[in-house]
Amino acid sequence: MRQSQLFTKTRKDVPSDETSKNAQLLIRAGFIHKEMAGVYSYLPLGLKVIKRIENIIREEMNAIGGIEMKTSAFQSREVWEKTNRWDDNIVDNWFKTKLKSGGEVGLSFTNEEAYSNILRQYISSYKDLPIYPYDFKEIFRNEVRSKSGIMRGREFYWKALYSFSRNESEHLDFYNKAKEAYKNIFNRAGIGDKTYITYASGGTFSKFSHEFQTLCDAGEDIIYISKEDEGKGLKMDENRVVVNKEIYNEDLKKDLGLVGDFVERKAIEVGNIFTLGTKFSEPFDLKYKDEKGKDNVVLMGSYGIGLGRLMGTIVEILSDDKGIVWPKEVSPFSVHLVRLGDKPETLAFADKLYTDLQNKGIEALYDDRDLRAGEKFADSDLIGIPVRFVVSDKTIAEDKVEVKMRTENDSKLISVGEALKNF
RNA sequence: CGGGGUGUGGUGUAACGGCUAACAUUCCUGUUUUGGGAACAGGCGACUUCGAGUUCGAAUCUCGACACCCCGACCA
Repeated sequence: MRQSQLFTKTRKDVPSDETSKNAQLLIRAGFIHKEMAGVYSYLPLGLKVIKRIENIIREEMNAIGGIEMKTSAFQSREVWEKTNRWDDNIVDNWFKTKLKSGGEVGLSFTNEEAYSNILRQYISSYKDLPIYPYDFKEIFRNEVRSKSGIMRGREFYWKALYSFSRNESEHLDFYNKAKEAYKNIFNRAGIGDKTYITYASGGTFSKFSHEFQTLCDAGEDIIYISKEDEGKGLKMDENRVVVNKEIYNEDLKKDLGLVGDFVERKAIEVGNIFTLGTKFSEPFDLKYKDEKGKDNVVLMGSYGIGLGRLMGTIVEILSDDKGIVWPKEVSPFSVHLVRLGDKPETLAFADKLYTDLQNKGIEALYDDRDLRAGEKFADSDLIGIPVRFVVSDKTIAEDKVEVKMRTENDSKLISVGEALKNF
């Protein structure tokens, strides 16, 4: 994309009503626009990032048998009454409205009921299972207090996958696969070394659920981690344990055989996987007949990731004093091509390089604006694309391009052919 | 929902109860510049969140509403 056509502009000043680092940087760099507290629009650059995160998740979900679908943003009263979750006394932060024809609808709040209700129509035999449908959708929560920029909003975009299994071992098998898939996702999103699989409360059907917690002071969660495991992230030995404060106590430590010093750390819950058991399949009468014709209740699991929160987390932990630093796989563009000077030869060289990149399928943001170098570099650093190519009168004199990584201070002058080997 | 704080051009700030609400930035025009947010000159842009009240006079004081931020509670 030519930057001259990108209508968003960067800002030097941080908006006075944002204190969180993620929102400040994302607004300054032109990725998001604040509509109201906890509600943000995604501008072209921001949408690019969301799409790339979405795609990583999609690939990893599909790799373990996930099937993508899309449930409606409207949720019906009847369906949620089956689990007694429609009642405002049970769930008090649901956006609901009346239909002209009478009756009520809710804006999508969560998806367990929707999936259970739909799948009831299609699950009847053991041959129909297991299945792993998922979707990406907007979720609306009437939070009393949203905060931390895009990390905890009234509207957020998430992925939810639900597993429908025949028995415990089948469920566990998938659960573990999902855990691995989640590791891949957070590694690819560039936050693997600060993310820990954390034991949290599990509900009725399982002692624990697993949360993916990323160490960050902007987080809302407190986790307990052994000193020797700090710094290991997702490479941590699976036999060792990190625990959410909500269940951490001496009895639990004894139960799990946790010894040594555990330290308290703030963290952001970037994902969770949860065994639901029959909590939803029972009220929805979600059963299948086994080989002997006997009815069995389906076992469910849920697997969620908030995409906006993940994006915010990446900004929180990877940015520096100059701006955002996107990991390769979630960056809005693969390369930031910056042209300096407007001599016809320079212009032609840069235009050609841009076309070459496009032809090779390398997504580039081409800064073709007639601005001074300092301003362009400042923008480039703020936007945070991992690789920067500079084409100027100087570089073309040697028939070369200057390449600099966002995370490094030094640049090198190399041939175009050499530069393209970065991809 | 409890507690605290803040609302002034697009953005960031200033202004004792008193003249045409100031400065910076953004934006527009022009000249000179051109490898780390350039310099100079000129210009556009705000009935100071909204509504009442006090006062000769309100951005400024009082009350209310709304919005936003922070702490806490809550968070499938």
